[in-house]
Amino acid sequence: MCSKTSILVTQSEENYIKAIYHLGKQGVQPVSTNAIAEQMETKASSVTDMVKKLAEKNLANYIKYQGVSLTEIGRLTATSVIRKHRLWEVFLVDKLNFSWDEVHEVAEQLEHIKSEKLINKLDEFLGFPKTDPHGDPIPDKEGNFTKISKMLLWECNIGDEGIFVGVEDSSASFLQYLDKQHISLGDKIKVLYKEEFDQSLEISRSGTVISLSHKTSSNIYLQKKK
Amino acid sequence: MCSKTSILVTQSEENYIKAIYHLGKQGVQPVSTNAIAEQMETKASSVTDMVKKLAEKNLANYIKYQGVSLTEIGRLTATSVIRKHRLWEVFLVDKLNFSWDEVHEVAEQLEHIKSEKLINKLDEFLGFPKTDPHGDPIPDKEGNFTKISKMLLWECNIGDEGIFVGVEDSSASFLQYLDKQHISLGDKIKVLYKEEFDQSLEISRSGTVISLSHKTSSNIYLQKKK
DNA sequence: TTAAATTTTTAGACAAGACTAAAAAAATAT
DNA sequence: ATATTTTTTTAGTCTTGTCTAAAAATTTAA
Repeated sequence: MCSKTSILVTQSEENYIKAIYHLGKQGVQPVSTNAIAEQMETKASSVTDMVKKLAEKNLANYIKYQGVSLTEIGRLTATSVIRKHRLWEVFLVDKLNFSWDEVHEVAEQLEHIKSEKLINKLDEFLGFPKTDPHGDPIPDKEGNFTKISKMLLWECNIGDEGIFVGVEDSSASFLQYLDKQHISLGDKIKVLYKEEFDQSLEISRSGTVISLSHKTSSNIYLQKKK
Repeated sequence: MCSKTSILVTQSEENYIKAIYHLGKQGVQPVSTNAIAEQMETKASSVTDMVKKLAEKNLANYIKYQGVSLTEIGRLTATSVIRKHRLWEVFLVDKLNFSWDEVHEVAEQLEHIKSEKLINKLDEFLGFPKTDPHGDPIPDKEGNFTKISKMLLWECNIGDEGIFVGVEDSSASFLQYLDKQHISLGDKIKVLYKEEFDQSLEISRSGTVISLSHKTSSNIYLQKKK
């Protein structure tokens, strides 16, 4: 049970909390100052400063020289921001016809808008989506994700069939490459052949057969048919 | 003709620019430091500081002791923020079913989101609305308003008929009062009688006759039928 | 198990934006 | 025309979030 009086968390604090969350397995594992600095493209000394403030505010656990993890409140803050980010992404793609490679930047701004009511009404307006446009799960108000079982296309066996449900790398360039190859979320994909030489993968996707590099196939998630 | 390379304008700067715009007839008339301070609930010294920065960035004209007005770029910045604010308000009311008295706060945050594409797509998604939920006009990308001819209900003559198209005071309490009286934007209103004693107004609205105080009738805009 | 390299923290500085208190300018009143 | 009041600006301080450079702690290597 946690107090409903949510503390004022600044945008900058939210961004640090997000980084800690993503780097340390939902913020449970302690992460290093340097790792955060790299991820956020800032200096280690800035991280130390901020991390102290987060600890002061009871959002993070911090022991000098031993890294940072999130408290329960910190974790809830993180999932709340992630929830907002992903719901806005759905809005941008589904309602405003953005393409999936151009939503991230805008969602980075929208995720900091403070209004419980807004995000819950948005959720409803979007039909309570379970995943964002890249297949990443959207947590509910309590921070719970509905975990779907997916596996990397690269790790599937020959003959395996499944639905393309997510990407590991959601950089604009990779997403644009997938667009160019006419590979979209929801496509049915079958693994035909693994080339030992260069670890490329031959797959079929809606009838046509194409070859994917190792790099590509290890950035695509499939939900295997059972 | 103005350069397309929009300078980085901070949220705080945008808020000052908005205030100057609203206080000084579209920012053309110079406004005093104190007026801005009062409107923004801040101190005059803070205003002086900021106003210097705006002048430095070519967003405002500022002469010591003589007030501030906006430059062409400043005015365009203002209308851009107003455009965003009002479009987001339409979104909140039309799409997310917010009521018209609870959108302002959230729109105050959303108006600072930086993305030309976002706001133009939102405009399209909303069907290019011409007014916000309070009847205030939404400027186009170039900062042009389509002016509608409206007049205060209080200033109408007995027998006049018109459509309720806007409010002067858009405080939550006034809007909630209108809701309670079942007076909504778009209603057809007819002036029946002006009480000299207390300057109250008797009107008919969709058949029923009600009495409005002077304060109320001087906060309601009508578009008269011709 | 010391020495070297790396990581992390501290100390001090800076910019943005706000504040208080005091000085300067302008407006108002006698 | 001068005194008083009001407005505006300046000067100095504070907080947030960042940085650089140096010190301290930890890890890695010899």
